Amino acid sequence: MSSKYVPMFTSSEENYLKAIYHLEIDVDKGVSTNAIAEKLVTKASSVTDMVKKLSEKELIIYKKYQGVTLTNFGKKIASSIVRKHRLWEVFLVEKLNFSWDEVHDVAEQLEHIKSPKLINQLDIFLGFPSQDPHGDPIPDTDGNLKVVEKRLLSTLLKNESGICVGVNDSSSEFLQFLDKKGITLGKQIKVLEKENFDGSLFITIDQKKLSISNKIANNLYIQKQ
Amino acid sequence: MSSKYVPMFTSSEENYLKAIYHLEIDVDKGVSTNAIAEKLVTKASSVTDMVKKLSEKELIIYKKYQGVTLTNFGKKIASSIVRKHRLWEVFLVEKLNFSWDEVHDVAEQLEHIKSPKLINQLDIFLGFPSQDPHGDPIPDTDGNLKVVEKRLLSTLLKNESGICVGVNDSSSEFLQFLDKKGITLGKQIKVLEKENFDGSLFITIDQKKLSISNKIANNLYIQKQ
DNA sequence: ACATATTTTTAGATAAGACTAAAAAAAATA
DNA sequence: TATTTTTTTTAGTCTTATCTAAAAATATGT
Repeated sequence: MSSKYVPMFTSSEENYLKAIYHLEIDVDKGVSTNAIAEKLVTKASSVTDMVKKLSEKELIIYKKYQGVTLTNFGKKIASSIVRKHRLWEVFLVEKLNFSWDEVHDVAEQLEHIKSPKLINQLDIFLGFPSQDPHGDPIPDTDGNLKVVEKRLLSTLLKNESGICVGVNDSSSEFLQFLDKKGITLGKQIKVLEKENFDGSLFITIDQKKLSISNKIANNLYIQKQ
Repeated sequence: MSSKYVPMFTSSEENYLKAIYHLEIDVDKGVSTNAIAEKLVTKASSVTDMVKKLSEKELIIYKKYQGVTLTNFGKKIASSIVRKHRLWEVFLVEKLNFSWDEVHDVAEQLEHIKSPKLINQLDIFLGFPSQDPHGDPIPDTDGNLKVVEKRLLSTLLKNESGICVGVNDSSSEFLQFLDKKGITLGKQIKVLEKENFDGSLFITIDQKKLSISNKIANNLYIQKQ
């Protein structure tokens, strides 16, 4: 029986790593203290404290006033949290009949459960899904993402069409709005008209015609055909 | 939409309540500080601190030097934790292929996830089980247990027989020992001989004859036929 | 009943993670 | 470049849940 050393982190540390992981995608420079504070709804001073701790554990690179970046080690831990979060979301929707706007808070708790076997078996049980209910990619055990060719609905031109494959905003308000309009992942969407004035669209979905504001179009991902 | 106030407790508070819940079954008097400390592998002084806190929240009755008892409110919270623990154990065994000796530590974490919908849906998904993988009863939403007529194997007399329905000791050592001997829940056991000297038994299980020490017989529950 | 042993509580300390207020550094602007 | 604004860090405080060591209460044994 091989007993291998697995470093353990607190839920708080894991939440910081995850926040930095998500913020790093957008910026090429270091992630700022304020950005982390905003994402985690906490104070900048708290972030400075934690960031020192994570730096000592070699999870991030931190230099005063310079922001932070994840080390490879930090990336590994962060992506494993994201992996767990998204696998649990799939479980909640596919097996426990949650709707896609209800899963986030519960997954936020479940992602911190420590058990490698649990997450492996869950992955098997769910049939190795590659995307969560919002169309976001599920990192594999090495932290790699299966990149899907997708673009915002707002970038489509008149008469172009594609399949709805993801959302940019996962708030329950937005998701419930989409439900109300009958917009779900996998549906075909065609742009009939594009209004230059306000960026609003006139689209077809399920043989129905629908008017869509620019804000909505900026938060829906489409796979072009 | 009805928004009802649900009191929230820390994992630590929940663990204390659960420990007291389990200890109360054995004794009719108040549960002692030391007993709680031993169960939770902590110090008596820590228990005194927490016990004061739980008492202020009206989860337990506590008088200095007198031990504690759960209030109805405390019982409700404690049994809901036990319910969650045991439902998760069923999930792990039935759906994720865990063996009965692997589930405890993971369920110990999962029991603290806060989401009424989660546990309701899990219950439905599992088909409303009434027992966990060790034969322990799963409290219903009101905290009631389905009492099963059962007795220790050690209380059976020569030539009596019954079905194995539970274990008194859920340690992985004991459970693995049972696996090795082919003793699992649902199996029929007949006492062929009973040794007065050391309380050991000679039994039949699966048409095989087996010698069983008193310690084992004291930790196996049988439903008499 | 009294001395001893055990249990329980108190008092004070520590660590994690958060906060506020103020100081210091960096960035933006005139 | 000098000044102002913004961001970040520091210093000190708070809460929760632990701990150790010592004091107090209860239980036990002769």
